[in-house]
Amino acid sequence: MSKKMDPRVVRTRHMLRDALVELIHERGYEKITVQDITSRATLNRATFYLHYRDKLDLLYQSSEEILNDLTGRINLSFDGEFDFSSDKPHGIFIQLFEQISQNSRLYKVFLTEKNMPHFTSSLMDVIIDFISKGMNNVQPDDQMLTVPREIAVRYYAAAFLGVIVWWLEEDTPYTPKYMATQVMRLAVKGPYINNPI
Amino acid sequence: MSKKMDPRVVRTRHMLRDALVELIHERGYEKITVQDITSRATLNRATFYLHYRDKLDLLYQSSEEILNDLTGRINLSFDGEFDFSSDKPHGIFIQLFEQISQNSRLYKVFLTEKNMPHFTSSLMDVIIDFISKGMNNVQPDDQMLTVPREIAVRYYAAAFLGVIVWWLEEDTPYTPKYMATQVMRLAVKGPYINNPI
DNA sequence: TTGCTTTATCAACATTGTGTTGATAAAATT
DNA sequence: AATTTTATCAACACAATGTTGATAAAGCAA
Repeated sequence: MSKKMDPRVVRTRHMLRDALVELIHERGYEKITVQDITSRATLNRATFYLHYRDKLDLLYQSSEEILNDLTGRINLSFDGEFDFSSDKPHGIFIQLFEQISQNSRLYKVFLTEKNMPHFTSSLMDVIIDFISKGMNNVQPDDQMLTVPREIAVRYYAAAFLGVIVWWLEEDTPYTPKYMATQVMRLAVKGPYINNPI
Repeated sequence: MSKKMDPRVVRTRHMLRDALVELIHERGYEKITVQDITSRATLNRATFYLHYRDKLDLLYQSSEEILNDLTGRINLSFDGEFDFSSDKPHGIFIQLFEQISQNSRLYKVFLTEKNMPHFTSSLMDVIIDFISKGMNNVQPDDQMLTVPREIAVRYYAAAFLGVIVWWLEEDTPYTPKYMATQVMRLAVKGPYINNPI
């Protein structure tokens, strides 16, 4: 897919994406113009319009690329098994934190800068998807759930995403494996030792 | 505070805020201009600049007003007690869903429309605050937590917010009290009946 | 009510950014 | 080496911005 692309196109889009990320970090998405992006990328403004309709289009396409990459890698490390009985986090959880860690600059900007909502909800969709698969795997019977399935899925997906955002805001102070273990523990055991449930 | 305001000012700001909410719903925040907002509000464009610096300023001030209102009401219904041993949701949880339900149009637009990130993170701060207080109340000893406190706080705050967003996206299919019960149950008991923890 | 103050309206203006075009140069592909 | 594709550049009409000064209308205080 990306192999049959003209190298100039690849280069140009990379430069535009990088410029976008930098500028959002510096000024916030609202305060950036197409002019700013192209001059930061040392490209002509007309070149921008050869690739993207407008600023929002660049943002969306960049989000899509990075998230397609993530889902691809998550699916690779999903062996169809979910084991929630131990403290050991599932490979998917580790993979999730691992991938984000490796692109932390982009993820941090897209997830934590003010007025960057689209990316957050797209990543949420990715997480909802694998949480949903995981729950179906562990307990396919709706009768055995304490709350409606869709609410539980949202609950855990949002919890995970929230921890990811915190982790990025703090500039990834813990390893991906450690983080995966923490969210696993909260989901399985809750926050308190000797939980009186 | 709002009592000593000129009624024309109150009226104008209300109209601008309402127009903003409507237009975001129709076209998305990105696609709106100050022109659009004032003509929808049947006001002169110059009047807009009498009150707000730009589109973003209107958004931020509107967010702040609605969230100040929310925190005020939450604090009123906080009696200093937290009881997580039963299924009965705490008054704060109910109050949270109740308030959002009563302003569901604005909350839905501000929380679920693409590219509306600021409001989401502000509401997150509100929720983080009371979750944090609640956890300190139940278990002030860090040694008795399964994970670092700040991670747990983020985890539960994000989980709650995620459920709220889902609930708004689905046009509030359940009552506030029902919703408060569900998130309470997930936090305390987890998703599965006969949880083998 | 009257007089004073504040707010909203309106038209006009310079400025900035947008999105497009047609011609030219440079790079990649075959 | 010939052909196709991409990037550059200058120029364009258009739309939106943010500000101004004058006028009218609404609110307030006595």
